[in-house]
Amino acid sequence: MSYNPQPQPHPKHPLAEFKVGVDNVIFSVDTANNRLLALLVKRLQDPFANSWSLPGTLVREGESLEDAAHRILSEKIKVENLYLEQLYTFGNPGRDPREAKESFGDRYLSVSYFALVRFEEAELLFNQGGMTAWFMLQKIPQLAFDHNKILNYGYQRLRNKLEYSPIAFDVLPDLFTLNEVYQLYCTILGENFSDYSNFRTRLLKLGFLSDTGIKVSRGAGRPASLYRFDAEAFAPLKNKPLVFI
Amino acid sequence: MSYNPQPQPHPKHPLAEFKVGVDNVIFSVDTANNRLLALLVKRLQDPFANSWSLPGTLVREGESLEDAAHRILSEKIKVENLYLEQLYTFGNPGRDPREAKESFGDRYLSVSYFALVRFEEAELLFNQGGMTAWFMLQKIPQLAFDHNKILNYGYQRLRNKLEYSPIAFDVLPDLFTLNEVYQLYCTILGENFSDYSNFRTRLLKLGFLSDTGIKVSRGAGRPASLYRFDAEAFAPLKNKPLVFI
DNA sequence: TTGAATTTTGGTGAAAATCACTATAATTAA
DNA sequence: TTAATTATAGTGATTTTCACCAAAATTCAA
Repeated sequence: MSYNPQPQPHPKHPLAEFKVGVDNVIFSVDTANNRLLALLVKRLQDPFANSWSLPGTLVREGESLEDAAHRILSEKIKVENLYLEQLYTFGNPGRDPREAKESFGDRYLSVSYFALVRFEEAELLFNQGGMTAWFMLQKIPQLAFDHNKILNYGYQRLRNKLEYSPIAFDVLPDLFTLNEVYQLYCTILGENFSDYSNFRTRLLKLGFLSDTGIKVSRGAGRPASLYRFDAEAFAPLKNKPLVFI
Repeated sequence: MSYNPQPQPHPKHPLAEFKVGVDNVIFSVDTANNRLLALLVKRLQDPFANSWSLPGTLVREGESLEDAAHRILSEKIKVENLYLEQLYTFGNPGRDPREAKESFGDRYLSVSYFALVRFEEAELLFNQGGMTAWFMLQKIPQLAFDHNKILNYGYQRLRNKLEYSPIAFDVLPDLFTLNEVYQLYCTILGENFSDYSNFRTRLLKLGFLSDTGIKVSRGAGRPASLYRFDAEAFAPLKNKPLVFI
């Protein structure tokens, strides 16, 4: 046990003042076309006017970070089913050109959130000014600020989460076929990540998908069973290490 | 593609102003006594004067978040070998009582970092005022702010990291016996997490530990081989999913 | 209408991994 | 010199993984 100074302002080292923004990395899977998409907005104002960027907002008085993340999401798209979690905080000095320009010299901090939304219901909202669009992950342009870095970080998180947690079932419909789950995994993780037959058996052995017995025909071939995610059966597995693929 | 508003101040919803702090969850393993420890400091000033808390600091002008984390670490202890990564950002309104008291109404945001340091070399530094001490994880007192929550979050991350990444070798000496690795894992993950013999074979099969051939006697019993972590052999495995236990 | 194509479902079996347990070697302790 | 201790190297039953196969139930197309 030793005596230490309490953190406090040092005359030679003034504290930084911050504006805090929330930037969302919003993913969605267009299952019809097997495309993994990210939502981007076109900036109207400087800095980086006319550049595409992650949808973001500055945090308001009395607003929690997660509320701000939800707000920016609901301003851009209409969604009911989604997964959202905090991603990472980027706060290096100089990451926002406004820091140099503005007289008061505030730093701009970005707390990023990562979201996965159900594509079929994610209707892009029309608003005054600015554009919102889905971009294929292979065709992301140069983005404003350090947003390419943030997006890549989010993509990594997406793949990890998909392999170790049941986020897929947050954006699948209530009733789904096993092939729909498989297509979702393929689209996000890349084509040849696993054999379909083995994927099925591994997934079913986890024990939280229940067969409704209802059969549906999706085009040609034998009709598939509709399954549902059984939250009760999953609950006891929540804190155990699970591999979903 | 639709038209959306750019994020900007709304007259009815003024932006929050922030002070940004960095709080460190610093773990260490006292291998001699098989104890998992967390570093805490005693606060001198309000709020929460005389409460124990995570070592933290407010971010200075021109200082990156990670630099601030390193600074607070090096003010409390003298370490050369450590693992450090960002943990989570806590920014709910009302998490710091100063928000209510101070006239300018700044929010207090905490970007937390998680560190694991080598216990043998982690000398507690003596400074003017304030106390620094290692606490066993089972004996953490009520902490200032939301620091108990942050610490628990850090403990979870510690166990996950230990199982999926080689952070153990960041805090082990350059040369170590397999038993020393095993004791480290036992202390952090709990006694009966695995059989020693099977732990050895699994760990060696990963292929990044090289036997130096040097034998050492640690008390009674047959002398053990000293191993070293082979960074080159590990490099190609860096981005692959690995299980270390 | 009828066979081909397609898709689901439920396998099989070889290879690999897991895991409780055993045996032997090399040292210290007494 | 013997016992205790620890490191190391297995062994073998069980489970998991994984490439592959086959039947069932449908659509598609001639």
